[in-house]
Amino acid sequence: MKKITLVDGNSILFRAYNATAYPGAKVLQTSTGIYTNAVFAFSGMIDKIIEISNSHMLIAFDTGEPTHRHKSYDDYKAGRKEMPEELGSQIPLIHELIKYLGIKEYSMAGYEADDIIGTLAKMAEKAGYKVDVFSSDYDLLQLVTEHITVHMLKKGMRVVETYTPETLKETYGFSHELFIDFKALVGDKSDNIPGVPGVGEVTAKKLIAEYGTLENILNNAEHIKGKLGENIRTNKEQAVFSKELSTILTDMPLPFDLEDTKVGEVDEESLINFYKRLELKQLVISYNKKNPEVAATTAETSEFQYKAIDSENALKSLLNQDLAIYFEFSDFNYHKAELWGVGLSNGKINYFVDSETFLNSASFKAYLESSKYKKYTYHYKGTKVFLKKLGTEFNHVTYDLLLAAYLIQSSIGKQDFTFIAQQFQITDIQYDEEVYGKGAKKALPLIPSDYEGHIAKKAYIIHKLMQQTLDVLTERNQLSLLNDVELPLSDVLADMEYQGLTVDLKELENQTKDMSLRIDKLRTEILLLAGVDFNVDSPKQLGDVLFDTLGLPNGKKTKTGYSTGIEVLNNLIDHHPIINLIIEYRQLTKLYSTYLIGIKESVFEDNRVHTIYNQALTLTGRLSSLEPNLQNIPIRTEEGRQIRKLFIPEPDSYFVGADYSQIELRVLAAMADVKNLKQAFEEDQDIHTVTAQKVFHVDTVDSEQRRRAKAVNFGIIYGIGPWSLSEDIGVTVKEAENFISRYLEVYPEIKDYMTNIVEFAKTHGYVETLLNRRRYIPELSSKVFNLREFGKRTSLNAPIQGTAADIIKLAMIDLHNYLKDNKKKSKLILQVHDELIVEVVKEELDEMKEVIPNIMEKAFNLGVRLKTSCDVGNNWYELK
DNA sequence: CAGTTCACG
DNA sequence: ACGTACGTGAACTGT
Repeated sequence: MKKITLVDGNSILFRAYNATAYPGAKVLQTSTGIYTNAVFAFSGMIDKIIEISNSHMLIAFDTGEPTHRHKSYDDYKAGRKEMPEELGSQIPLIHELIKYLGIKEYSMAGYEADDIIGTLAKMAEKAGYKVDVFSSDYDLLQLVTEHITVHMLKKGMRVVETYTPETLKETYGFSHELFIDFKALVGDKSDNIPGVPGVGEVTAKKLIAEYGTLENILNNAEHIKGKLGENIRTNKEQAVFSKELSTILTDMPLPFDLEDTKVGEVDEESLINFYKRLELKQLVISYNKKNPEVAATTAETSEFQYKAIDSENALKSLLNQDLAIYFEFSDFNYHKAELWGVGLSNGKINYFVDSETFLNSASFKAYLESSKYKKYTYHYKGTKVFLKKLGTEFNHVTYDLLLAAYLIQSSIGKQDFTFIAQQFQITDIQYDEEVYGKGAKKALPLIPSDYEGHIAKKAYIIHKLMQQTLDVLTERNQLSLLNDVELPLSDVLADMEYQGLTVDLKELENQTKDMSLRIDKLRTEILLLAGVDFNVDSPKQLGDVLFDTLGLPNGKKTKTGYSTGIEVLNNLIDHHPIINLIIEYRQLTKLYSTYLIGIKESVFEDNRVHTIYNQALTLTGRLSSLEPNLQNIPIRTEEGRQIRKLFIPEPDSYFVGADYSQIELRVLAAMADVKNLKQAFEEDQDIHTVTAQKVFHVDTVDSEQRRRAKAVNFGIIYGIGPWSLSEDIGVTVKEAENFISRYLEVYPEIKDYMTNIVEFAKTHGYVETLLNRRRYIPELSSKVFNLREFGKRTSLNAPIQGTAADIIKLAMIDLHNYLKDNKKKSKLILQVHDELIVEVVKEELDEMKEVIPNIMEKAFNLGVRLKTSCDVGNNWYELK
């Protein structure tokens, strides 16, 4: 028997959108801000429909033009909300997707998708087809017959209700022919179809059970008692009209016939490229998995050629040229990873070198260390650290794809190699996840040919993209950022990471024991006060205990329950003695698990932690630090600050720490050319006091005034609003508004700067630092208010935070060069955004106390004096 | 894997 | 009417 599948495109589209864009959900977007959640969900739903469907298929859409229903009823679908922009922007993409899938779609002005489906369904039924309809609009149930089955999508595709005449009768209690009469009685809120007032599903079922069709009900209206009968009698016309409106057309003119709905070929290449363009990685992977023969032709092996090198002689013979080199590691953390293979490419010929051949090759070692040939990499720093551990220096690297791509578009930071290649229109490469698997299952495939080409290809892509990316950087004046900042910084960071930071294991053990005892005691007290046993670490359980069991007045709620964050707890301190214990418990368990246990797990055999600085991640140009994160070691409370005692210098050495004072405000003063601010900095005054003097018109500033001025000084850098400032300094929103406007009168250039930078960002789509580092701000063109406001704040903040980041990077390079050129034993070991920590040997201490601040202050000619403060200590704790 | 909380500049 | 400051990483719970 012939079969046809008819899909209500609009209905499925809305379902796809709403299933993934409910309030509070993070709506799926590409890195540049294109919404893709509906495409993603629609694709998943259509895939499942295709799986269970037939040779013939059609997806019907509404056009948005008025239909015959609008013409006969002005209020048809009145009150329906406008389609959100986040969905509207995805509709062209949906049509594109359908085209690639080879499925026929149709829409016609003046008709709804329902009518198209109704007409085709009847046409097909007459021609002897079995028809499957997919929708989530119950209207379609009127089409159900012996040959027409309607599938209602409830949640995604996981819940589908299938309606045949039998199941319809079971659910509603009447025969399928009467469904339209049922609709006419009940009406439809979403379409603004009135029905009969006072008649809901239950009453309608009863009426139909007794009288059958609507006409029969109306004819017998006199026999129906009470308010119900009265309602029916007075709304006869409305009921008949509702039936007309609800009735799906089954005889609209269609300019094609059933044979035209035959499913065509999938345009596989376009489809995969479409998924890749929209960064829908999971769809690419699952498509390739389902169609391995497609993956083979569109990806990896088609035209790409490489030679596998497995002998020293073969290897040696090609190390007489400039090469792109790619090292594949088993783990993101290259401090503990093993090498899975090396790819090489000169742009014409590509090679794969297995790790054993590489590790035993003296000629490769010599090649990497020599400055005779240029090397091009992806992730230079990680590779350099790995080689350092093998005792091999990595010299004369003149280009790195990761860094170049990061400078071109900082939002690629969180992505992988394949994604970056795609950003530069290279789509014929597999995801690492496809080649190696992911999570616990990640492993080198048993068959070498399954990964050799992948690794060789990465080297090839480095080579291929080099000129293209350099051209972009040159054109944007960013070449120096690559050559004079990021690449040299990789050398500095590699040394810092390799050097590591010694952990005092004895101190760690003592603090751990101590903390563990205190936590146990606290937990016991908390459970005693609560009177019930529960997991204090669980915000959910804690919320239940505080607000239900103990009946405390509940403040904020989150999506999942009560909020138990520190702000909520602070408000409850006077209500119950348990609160203070919980606050202390939270603090101690944080210190215990993140800093004592967490750091212990990151200590290597050399008793040191070797953090990884992510050099290509943040949107602003800052570094980030992980495994362990050494940029968020506690300092704000004395209790937490004790953690810093864990970190100690080598014997006969000290820590020297120097941090920039107010660097972001100085950058703002310089970039916005703020006269009053600049003057205050030139005169080395306390900036918050000066601000308070000017804002409050006083000579003597009290501590509260200084605190408020400080809050505004900080807030202004983030694009503060009056509401959050009022929260922060504990005044009314009105007063906060007042502070801000007075602040901007004192520093009028800041106001201009704020206006201008947002204007610049709107015009150009990005903002930049003084060193031309860019951050693109796609949010500014969003139609969503909150996103646009966020865009304005980041436009303001990114140049400031980013310029400060650029400056300290320059200082690190200068300091590193000074230490190297003068053959000093002291070593730079830590960077914490505006602070550098150096491990200084005794005999260099006096010199370094001078040199380090000096280099930091001279690193960049800002036009506003850069000031540092400097400390010496026997451990990190002592650097105050 | 998402949500919540909390550590830092 | 909306939601309420920028940039990060890690631990834990619970689905």
